[in-house]
Amino acid sequence: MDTPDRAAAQPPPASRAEDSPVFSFINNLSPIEPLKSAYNANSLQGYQSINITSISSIFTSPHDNVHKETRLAKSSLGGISEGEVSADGSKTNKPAKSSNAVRLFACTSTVTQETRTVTCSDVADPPTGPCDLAQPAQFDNGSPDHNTTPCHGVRSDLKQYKCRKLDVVQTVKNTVEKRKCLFSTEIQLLDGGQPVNDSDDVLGCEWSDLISTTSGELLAFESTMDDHHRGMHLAAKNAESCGYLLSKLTGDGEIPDRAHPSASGQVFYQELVMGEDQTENPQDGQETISTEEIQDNIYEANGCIPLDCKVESQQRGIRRRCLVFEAAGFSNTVVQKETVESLSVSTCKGKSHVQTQPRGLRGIGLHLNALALTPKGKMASQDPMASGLRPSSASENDVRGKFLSAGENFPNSGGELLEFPRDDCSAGGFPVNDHVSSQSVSPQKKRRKTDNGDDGEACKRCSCKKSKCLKLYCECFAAGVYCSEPCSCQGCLNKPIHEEIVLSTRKQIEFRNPLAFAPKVIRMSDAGPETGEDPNSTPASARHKRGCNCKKSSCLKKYCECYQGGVGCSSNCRCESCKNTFGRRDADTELTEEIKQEGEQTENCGKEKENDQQKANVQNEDHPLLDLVPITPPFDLSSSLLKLPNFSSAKPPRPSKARSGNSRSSASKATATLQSCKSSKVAGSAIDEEMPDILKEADSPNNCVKTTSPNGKRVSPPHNALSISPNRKGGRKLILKSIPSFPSLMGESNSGSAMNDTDNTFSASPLVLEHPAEWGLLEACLPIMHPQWNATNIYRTVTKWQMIVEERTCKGTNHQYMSAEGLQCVWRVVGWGC
DNA sequence: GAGTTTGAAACT
DNA sequence: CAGTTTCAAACTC
Repeated sequence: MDTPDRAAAQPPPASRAEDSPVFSFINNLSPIEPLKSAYNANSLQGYQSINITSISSIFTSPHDNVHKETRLAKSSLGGISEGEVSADGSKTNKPAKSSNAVRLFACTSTVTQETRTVTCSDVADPPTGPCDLAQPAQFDNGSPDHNTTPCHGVRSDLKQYKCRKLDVVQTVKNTVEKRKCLFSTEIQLLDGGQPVNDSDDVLGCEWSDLISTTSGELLAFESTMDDHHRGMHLAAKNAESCGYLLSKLTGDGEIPDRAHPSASGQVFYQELVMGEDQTENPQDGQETISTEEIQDNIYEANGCIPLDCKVESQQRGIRRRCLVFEAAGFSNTVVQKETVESLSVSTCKGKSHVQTQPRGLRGIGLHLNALALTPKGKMASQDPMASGLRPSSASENDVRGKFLSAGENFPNSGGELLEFPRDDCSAGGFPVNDHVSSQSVSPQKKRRKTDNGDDGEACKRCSCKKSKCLKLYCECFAAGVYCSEPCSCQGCLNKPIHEEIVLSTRKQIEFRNPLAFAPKVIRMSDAGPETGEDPNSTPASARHKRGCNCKKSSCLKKYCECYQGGVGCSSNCRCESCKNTFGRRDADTELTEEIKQEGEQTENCGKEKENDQQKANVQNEDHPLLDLVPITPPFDLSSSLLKLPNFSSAKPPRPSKARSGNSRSSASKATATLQSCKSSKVAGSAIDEEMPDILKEADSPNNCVKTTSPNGKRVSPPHNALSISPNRKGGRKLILKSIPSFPSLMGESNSGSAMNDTDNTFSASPLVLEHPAEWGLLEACLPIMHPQWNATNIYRTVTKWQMIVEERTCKGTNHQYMSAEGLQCVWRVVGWGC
C-alpha cells in the first residue's frame, strides 16, 4: 500500500507541532521560489509529463471518472457509510484504513476554525467522538463565529488578519490545533487505538506524526488505485469527500438532529452513483432531477435551512459544473451524492454535517472564470474579503449576502468567495440553476435574471452558435463547465460526451494563454486604508488581471470586464475615457507612468526609495492576479525533489513582455531567482506576457528584465517551469524558491539544498504538496509562523493548483502566490512590503 | 424577441 | 505583433 514515492513511513516526529517539518518548512519559507521544471512549453506534452496530477489523470474520460468515483465511493465512502449505517454509530465496523485515510484527508482539509472548539480529548470514542460530532453541528449553526474555513482551511478572515494579527494568529492556531485534533483523532481511529488526545495533548501532537500518518493513510488508500489516478483521487476525496466523509465520520448518531439517517443518504448516494455509472452524462436527467430536487428542498426548507446550507449547496453546484472538478476526478456522482445527502439532511434539519462539506470544497476553491458577476450592487462591495460589503441586490443579499458574510470568515474564501460573486450561477456558485431552474427558461431570460439580480441563482449560460462552445467566447467553456440544458448553444461540443475534445481544446487554449482559464478578477483583500484607495472603490488588490480595452462603454457597462467583474480599472487597462465606478484607471495613470519610468531606470533593484515602494505596492495590489501565472511544471514525484540552487536576486529583472521562446532554457534548472525591479504598472499589466521572459530571466538571476510597454493583449504561455515574480516593488529583490518536496516534511532535513541563498533569508527545503489538502496545513501554519502571511485563495486551474498568499506589511498588502502542479509548488512574490 | 453595439478572442 | 475578423454577450428598442 505504501507508495514508494512518498516516504509514508516517515519518522514521526517531533513532539511538538512546531518541530514538525511543516512548521520548519513554513518557518523557513521564503516568499518564493520557483521550481524549474522540465516543463517544455512548446508542447502539450509538457502537460502530459505531469505525473501524479498529470493531465491525463486529471482529465479523464467520463467513464474513467465514473469508475473512479464509483470505486472511491465503494472503497472508502461506501465503507464508511456502511459502517455507520450498520453500526449506528459504532464505527467498529469501520473498515479499512482506507476509509480512515479518506477521513483524515477530509479532516485535514476540512478543519474549521473558531467554530470548532471541540477538544480532541472528547474524542475518545471515535464513533461518537465529540470532535466529530461537534464539527458538524457547529458548522451548521452558522454561529456568528462560524468562520469556518473551507476544507483546506484555506484562509482566514482577512479583516481580522488585517486588523489584528494577533487575533488572526490565534485563530490560526486554533485551527491548527483543531486540525491536529482531527488528525490525532483520525490517527487513533486508524490505529484502532484509543484516542489519546486531550486538548493539551493536541498541542502536543506532532505535525510530523499527523502528517506522516495522514500521508501514510492516504498513500495506502491510494495504493488501491492506479498510481495514475491517485493524485486526483486524493483531490477528489479532499474536495468532494471532505464534507461527506466528515459528516459520515461524525456519525449519524452523533448528531441528533439528523433525522435523516445516513443510511438513507447512503442509499440515495449509491443510487446516484449507480445512475451516474449508467448515464455518465452529467446533464442527464437524473442528475438534473436530483439537482432540482435538491434545490427544491433547499428552497422549500428555506426557513429551516441554515444559511450555510444554501451557500454550500450553491457551491456544490458550482463544483459539479466545473470541468476541472470532473476532470480531476470529481465526478458528478460524487458531488451529487454529496449534494444530495447534504441537502436532504439540511432539508430536514438545519444543522448537519452538510455544512462541513462545503467548506472543504470551498477550500479547494476551484476557480471558475466567472463571468457572470454583475456590477449591480457594485461588485466591489461584494468582495467579502475586501470590503465585507454585501451585494446590493436583494435576491443576492439573501443568498449571497449570507454567503459573503459567512465568507468573511472563511479563510479561503478568498478564492471562492471572490470568485463566486462573479458567477451568478455557473461560476458563481449558484449552481443549482444549472440544471434546474433554467431548464424552462430561455437563455436570455436566464441572463436577464442574472442581470437583474432578482434571481441570484439564475444561471447564465451560453448561446454560442459558431464556436461550438470550444472557445473562450463561450462562457461555459471559459468557466470550465460543460454546457447544459440551459444553454442555447448550437453545435455544442462542450459536453461530457466530447470530453476529449473539450480537454484538448482547453489544453490548447491554456497552452496559448496559461491564464485563459484563470480568474479574470481577483479580489484579494482590501487594501483600502493602507493604500489610500477610496474605500468605496475596488480594493487595489482586486483588479482585473489583464485589464480592459474599452472604448465606447467608458467601462460603465458589462462589456467591460473590469466593470463586469466589479473591479476598478487599473494601469493594465487600455481603456479610453474610463469611468469605471469601481475605480478609474485615470487616477492610476500618473502613478503608473512614474513607476514605469522608475522601473526602467532602476537597475538596482535592491535600492529603493520609499516612494517607489509605495507606488509599487499600489501597483501590486492592483493586479494581484497578474502574477498568477502558472509556472510550475508538472513534476514527478520522483523528480520532485529538486535541489534548489540559491537564488539571489541581485538584480531584479523587470518583466518584459514575454516571448515564449526562451523560457525553455530555464526549464532545466531547478531553481530560479527572481528579482524584482521596480515595475511599472505597465509591467504589471503585462505580467502575463512577461512571465516567459521572467522565467527566462530566472535563469540568470542577476539580470534585470526591462519592461516593455504592455500591450497586454495576449498572454504567452509560460514555457518555463519557473515562476517569476514580477517586481512590483522597487528595490526589493524577489527570490523564488521552489517549495520543497514533501519528503522533507517527513522528517528529512529541511536543509533545503535550495537555499543557500545569500540574499535569502530563507532556506526552506522544498515542500511538495501532493494534494490540496496538504495546503490546508500550510495555510494553517503560515500565519503562525509568519503572522504577516495569509493564505487567501486556493483554486485550481486546468492544470494546477494555486494559492495566493497575502502578506501584510506596514505599507500595504503584498500578494504572493503559490502554484502547484502535482507535486511542485512555487512561491512567488507578487508584492512587496515595506 | 429582434436587432444593434461592444470588446474580447481569434485569426492573419 | 499589429491589424483585422469573428464571435457572443450586453444592450437597446
